[in-house]
Parts: sequence; C-alpha cells; structure tokens
Amino acid sequence: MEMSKTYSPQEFEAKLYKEWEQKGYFKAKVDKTKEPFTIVIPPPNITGQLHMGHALNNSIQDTIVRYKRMQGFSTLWIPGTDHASIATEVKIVEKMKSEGLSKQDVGREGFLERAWEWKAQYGGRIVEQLKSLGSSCDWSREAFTMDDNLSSSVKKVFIDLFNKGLIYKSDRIINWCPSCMTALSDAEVEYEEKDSFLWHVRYPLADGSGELIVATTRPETMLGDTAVAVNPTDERYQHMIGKQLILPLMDKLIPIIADDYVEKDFGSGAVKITPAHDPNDFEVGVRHNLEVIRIMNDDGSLNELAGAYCGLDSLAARSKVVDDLQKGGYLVKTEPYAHNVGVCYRCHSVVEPLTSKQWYVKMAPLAKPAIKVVKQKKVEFLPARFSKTYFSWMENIKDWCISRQLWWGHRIPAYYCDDCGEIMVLSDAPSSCTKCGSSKVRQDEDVLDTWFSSALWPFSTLGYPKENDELDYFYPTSLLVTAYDIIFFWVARMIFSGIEHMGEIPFPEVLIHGIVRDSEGRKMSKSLGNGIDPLEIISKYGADSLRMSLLIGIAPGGDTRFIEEKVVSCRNFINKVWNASRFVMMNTAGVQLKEMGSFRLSPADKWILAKLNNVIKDCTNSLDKYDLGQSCSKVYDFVWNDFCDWYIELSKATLHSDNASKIASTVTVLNYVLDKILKLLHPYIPFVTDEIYRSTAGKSASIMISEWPQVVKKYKYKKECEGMESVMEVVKAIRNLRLEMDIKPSRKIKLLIIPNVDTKDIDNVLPYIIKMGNVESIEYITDRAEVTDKTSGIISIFGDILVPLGDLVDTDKEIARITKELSDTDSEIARAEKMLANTGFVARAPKSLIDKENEKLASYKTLREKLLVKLSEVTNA
RNA sequence: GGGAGUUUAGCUCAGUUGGGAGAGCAUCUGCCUUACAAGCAGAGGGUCACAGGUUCGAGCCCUGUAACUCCCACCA
Repeated sequence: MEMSKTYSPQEFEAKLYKEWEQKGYFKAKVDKTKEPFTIVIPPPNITGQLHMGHALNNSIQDTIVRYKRMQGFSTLWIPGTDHASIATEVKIVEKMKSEGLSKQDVGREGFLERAWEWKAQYGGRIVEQLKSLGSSCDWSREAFTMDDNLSSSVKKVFIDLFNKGLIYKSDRIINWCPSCMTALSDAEVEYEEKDSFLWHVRYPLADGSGELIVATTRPETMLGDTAVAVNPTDERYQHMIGKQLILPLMDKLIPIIADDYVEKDFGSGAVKITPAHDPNDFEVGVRHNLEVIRIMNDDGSLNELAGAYCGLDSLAARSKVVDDLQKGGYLVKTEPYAHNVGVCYRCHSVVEPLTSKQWYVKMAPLAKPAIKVVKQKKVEFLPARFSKTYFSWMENIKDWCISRQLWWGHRIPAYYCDDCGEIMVLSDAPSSCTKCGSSKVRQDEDVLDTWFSSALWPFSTLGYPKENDELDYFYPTSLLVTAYDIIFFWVARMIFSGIEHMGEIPFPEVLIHGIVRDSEGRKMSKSLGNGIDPLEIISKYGADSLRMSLLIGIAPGGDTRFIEEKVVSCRNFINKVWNASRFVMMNTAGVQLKEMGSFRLSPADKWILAKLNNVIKDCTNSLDKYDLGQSCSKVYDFVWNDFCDWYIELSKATLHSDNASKIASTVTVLNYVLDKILKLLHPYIPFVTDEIYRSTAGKSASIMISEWPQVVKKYKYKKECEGMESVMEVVKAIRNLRLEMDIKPSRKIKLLIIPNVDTKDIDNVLPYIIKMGNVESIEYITDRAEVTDKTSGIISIFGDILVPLGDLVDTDKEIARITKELSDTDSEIARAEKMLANTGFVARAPKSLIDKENEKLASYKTLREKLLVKLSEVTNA
C-alpha cells in the first residue's frame, strides 16, 4: 500500500476502530488455558463529557490492556457508565426548570420517565467519546449502574447488610444540601474558605448576676440554642455551671453546662449549643440530654420554631438576627473572620448540618478487614504512598449515610407498615404487612447514595449475585486504575464491599495517577473556563498523539500539565515513525526477504539487534511495573535516536550499493526491527501502529492480536557494538570538524588513516564512515611525513585520521581546537587520578568500577600524548 | 492542627538499587543530504531550593530550614 508523505491520523483512526470492534478483538472469553487479566473502567457519569482526566485515565488503562492482550492474557476491560444520582438529577431538574416545570409538577413516575429519556439521549455520548480515544473495552459487556442485573446486586447487598445488622436507620445530625434537598455523606461535603464574621453575643444570666459572652459564625442558629457550654475546669465560669441564661430574641431559659469539648482559650471560652444544627453540638446534646430544636426546613428556610424569623432563608435570618441583637444591646462586637464552610460537592451550595432520619451503613466491622488487606499487601497501592491516604480515612471512618432524598437512583428496598410501624426490608414489595397483615404498606421514598452501587462495580458487572463462570474466572480483577481524588469515594468502598460480599478482595493492585492541569498548573474547571477538550485535540492531532503526550515521561501518581506543544512533539514523533516505515517499505519493494538467521549480519545489523534487545527488556520491565512514562520514553529514544538517526542512515551504505544479496539482508533486518518497534509502540499509539503494520510486508492481520516482542538471547554482540560506537564517534568528529572548518556538508572529503589496529577491522566499517561522513576516498598511510598537504585531524581508536584540506585549514583554529581537546582531556585525567588516589575509594569501591577508572585513565593518557604530538606538528607546520 | 507531595537547563518535566547530570520545547550555527523541514547535523545553557549529616563517593539516604501545591480534620 502506498503511504502518503506525512502522517494524517484523520484518514484511518475511525476506520480502524470500527474494524477492531467488528472483528471482536475487544471481546474476552473465559479460557481456562489462559490467565485472565481484568480491569473494570471507572464508570464515567452519564452526565459527563470526555475531559482530560478521562483521557489520561483511559489512555493508561488501554495501554496496559493492549500490552496484556499481546502477551496472551485473556484480557477483559469492562466498560460502563454510572447513573450519578445527584449530578443527573440536578441536570434534569434544570432542564425541566427551563420548561417551567418542577419535580412536583411531573411526579415521581413522570420524573423517572424523563430521566431515562435523558439517559437514552446523553448517556451514550461519553461512550462514543471513549471510543475515539481508542479504548479497547469489551463493549458487549457495557454496564450501567441501573441495569436490571446491577440493580439486583444493589438490592441483594442492601438486604444482606440489613440482615447482618450492618445497615440501620437513625435520627441524627447529617449534612443537608438545601439546594439539592437531600442528605449527603461526609465524603460529599467539600470545604471552602470564606470571609465572614465572628459575632460576639451577650447572654444574660437569668438571676441578673451577670452574663456570658459567646462567639458564633452562624448567629441565626441561636434561635435553636438549648444550652451554653463551658469547660469544666475553667475557673472563670465554674460558679455559673448549672445556672440559667436568657436566650436573647427568643426569651427563653437555657442552662449553662460543662463539657470537655469547649476550648478554654478560644474566644470567650463559652460556646452556644445548637444540637439540631451543628455536629459537635449534637454530640454535646446527646451527652447532656438536651432538647433538639430544629429551626430549619428542608429548603433552608426557617420554620415556625424560629419564631419571628419563620419563613426567612438562612442568610436573611442571619442579618435580621444580627440587627435585632444590635438593637437589643446584645451584640458585643463583630470581627472579620475567615473560616471553612462546607459546601455540596455537586452544586456548591452551603451545606446545612441538621437532624434528620436517614439510613446508615455501620462502618467499623467493614473497615477492619479492609484495613487489614492493605496492611498485608493483599491490595497494594501504586505508588505505595497512597495507602497512607487510604489508612487515614479508613481508620477514622464514621458510619456512612446512604439515603438520599432524590428520585433518580436505586430506591431503598424498605417497606413501612402504616398501621403497626413494622419496617420490612425485602427484594419485592409485600402486598401486606408481614407482621400485622395490614395492607397499608408503602416503600421508602428515598434512593441510595450513587456510590453505594459504584462500590459493587467489580462484581456487579460480572453478574453477581448469580454464580457464573465469568465471575468465577474474571474476579478478582487484576488492576484498578484511577485518579487519587476518588480513593475515598470509590476505591475504599470497593475494597470493603468485595471482601464483605465476595469474600475476596476486588483487585490486588490499585494504580493511582494524578490529575491533568492546565499549562499554568491550575485544575481544569468549568468555572475557570480553562478546560481543554480532548476531542478537539484528537481532531487536530489524532488520538495517538494525545494519548502519547499524556503518557510519555509522566511519573507514577504525579499530576501533569497539559501543554499543546507536547502533543505536537508526539505528533512529530509519530510522523517520524510513519516516514521511517515508508523508507523501509520503499526499500522492501521488489526485494525477496530472507529468513532471519539465514545470512551473515553486518556490524550495523548486530548493533541494532543488540540495542533492540535492550529496549524490549527495559520496556517490558517498566510496563510490568505499570510505569508507562518510563517505558514509553525508552521506546521513543530507541526509535528516533538509534533506529532512525543511525541504523537507517547506516543501512543506506548497503542499500545504495549493487550487492543484491546484502541489500536483501539489510532490508530483512529493517523489516524485522520495524516490526518489533510497531509492536512495542502499539499499546501507546494503537491506531498508527496498526495502520502501518498492515502495510508492511506479509502482514494482513491486526497488530492488536500479534505477539509482544521478546528478547532474543543470541543478539548480544558486545564487541560489534563497541566497534559501532567507535564508528559513531569518528563520524561525529568528522561532522564537528566540518562545521568548525567551514566545510560545506555537500563537499566530499578525503581521509588519510595512520592505522592503529589491523586494517581488516577498519575495512569492515569503512563504508559506514564513508557514507555518514560524506567521504570521497580513504587511504592508509604509515607516516604523517608522507602528507605534504595541510591537514586537520582526528584521533580515534582506529588510528590517526587526517583530513587534507590545503588552504582551507586555518592553523589558528586548528591549534585552538586541539588545545581545547587537550584541556578537556587533562581535566578528565585529573578527575580519574584524583579518584584513584583516594585510598578509601580503592579500598571500598567495587572492583569493576576501579578497573573501569583505570582503563579510562590509561586511554586518556594515550590520547593526551597523541594530542601533544599533533599540536607540535600543527604549530611547526 | 495532622498528613502527603513538589523544588533539577529559559519553559514543561524524567532521573529505577547511591558510582562521571538527561529529554522535549525554546535559543544559536550550518544544511531543501532521493523516509521525514512535523526534518538533518552541530552548539550553548544546571551551586540538582538552602544548611548540616552518613559515605571512599549524594540529585538520590538521614536531620533541619524555606517556598509552593494538595488531601484530611473543622476552635464555636
């Protein structure tokens, strides 16, 4: 097939993906003769659009999956999406709002209908976008967290946990988002520092004997105060403990209590206690059996218990309260104060702590074994430091609030009898109360936290709770790849869920990567408007360039900045591969390829094959450690520096000759090495490597299903490699000399060599020097005196190489050149001598290192002598 | 308050177990050399944040300091 001169990914990426999918290359089968390799995708939200974070996450997964597939594992990458309860519901509510409708208008059924419609319309969008990246997921198993079978996993798990006493219902303080109108778990609250005030308020003692000053950041909550607390050891207030205070504005009496929770040194040392609206106060309230007065409605407005403030939202109530305190002479002072405010992780509204009856998962019994498996390294985080993050969360975990006052999600399988109050947790709705037989039975209105179903993902996607071959074969999965920001939300919960419900960890390794930032290091976000759309990058440069730019040179677990120039440089690399392939194919045309091993390899052949072995080894080792940044860089270097810049150029010495047999041998090696290169690169840049692969000689099947390259033991050739390295040094010296002496690259030069070694050894590599140095002719001479022309010279291990240049030789320049080399050599000698004179070094360093230094010292000394001779020749000429 | 990370060339970043500081981009010089100007050949550029320590030897290990970043906790 004819290849165009430049690489243009737009011409083949979509076509190839379709073909891969059609031919079923992504599909995994239960095959007991093979080892399974399984990854579950972190399911993107159906509300999501592909962003750079997805691009990175999926590039990593796809690279690993393709590598494992080529290595012969029965490789399964399960894709799917998450219903994203809150996020989706917020979007649908917004959309309805634009139509002038509310949730109440359409009702639960109507709302869910709309939600499913929405899912049908937008849920597939991100899936298509993942495909454009090249993700080789088994789409025949695409899962959705609200599919029937996944929903039955959720139900089963809920019921099991309930029956084990690990799920319970309780009335206590929770995080409430007044905008989403639902409870949130602790993990779903983010904290933002906001500038506000600290108001100091005077609470008079009921007996008129004095007052207490309390400080608060939320004065409106005082309407629900049921005590003021002081530290029991605080001498200032000890005599007041037990007395009554008058709660300003509300005109009621509240007690002064003593509790250790109060810090003596902060503020006045007295704290107003509002059990219904502060988590710490709630605890105090429990300890002291205080009344809990909830003054807020679900929408954030104050209720009738707030007296005159009823109906106001919390901010309006705050300013009126402050106003009234001021008027009543209760406000002592107002000072500016910056403090952290909890906000909803979805809508960023200020979260109101309030008391409410919710469902919880009891965490202590689940956390214990989950901590143990990581401690025992049955589950390992890569890099290991992320296990600390995990431990600190797991070890301080509180019970998990799992009920949400939403409609989009898994409805809680709990049923209540309105007559006897019985709570029934069942997989199917009972027609009557199981206890009293009443027909007044209704289902709990709430749905489950969206992360409750995500936690089951590694086994719910494989058919749990039904026992089946697939679950048996592919579970536990092999690896989880995710960013560090969802270790709590997701990773931790999958670990304890796997242990609890499957009796087995969900995966032995968790590869954590960083997040993609913008070019200035800021987090990409909608509000900043600094996000870069991966799809635009793909359409401009191709998916391969994007993938490679995200992977090359990254350190495990580290954040990375997205810089378009990096994509360009990867695109340029791919173009290089493209053109190197074109070169190989052009030269292959009409040539009968030989069998490797059936002909004598040239020194250059041996050198590149030995180098290839190294890169196969390094790249495989790094990939086995999932260090994609390292392995990708290794191949990049090999391809560009060794293969393109040297081997291809060296091969031209043969290809331009008229020795048909040698040409065929060289072309064979070129094809052989290219084949391995394409395979080594395929996991990173799947499209272009397959496109080229199909064009190369004798390859019709996809590279996707080819075998990963292996080291070939016999390709060692240490001696030949050293020889080639020397050739390269000579060539570099000639190139340098040309520039320094102002010799046009197009002008051919003559070389005179006073050999240092057997001329047969030089003859072997002469064609390379001639080709690479643009040399016209070479002549062996025995003595410098034979040359009458003015020369410039190079000292090499082959011998002195003289370049007769006549008047082109600038004696001053030549002297300067030699003098510089001499001084470089002197400093090398000094360095080596100093090292070897160090008795500690000689006594303790490994012998091989000492030998190496001795060798270097000797060769530098020889070089120095030769340079001195040369210098005197030039000076005297 | 607790924890983690970062600090290496002008910029963005690699640097595997301690053994002569690397890449890409940018800059400068010279090249349209029949695979590639998305290229080729060269060059310049670094007190590896700072201060100590361990070691024959430290970018790498230990201690401390500084700056920046992130996570957790949430003293009202």
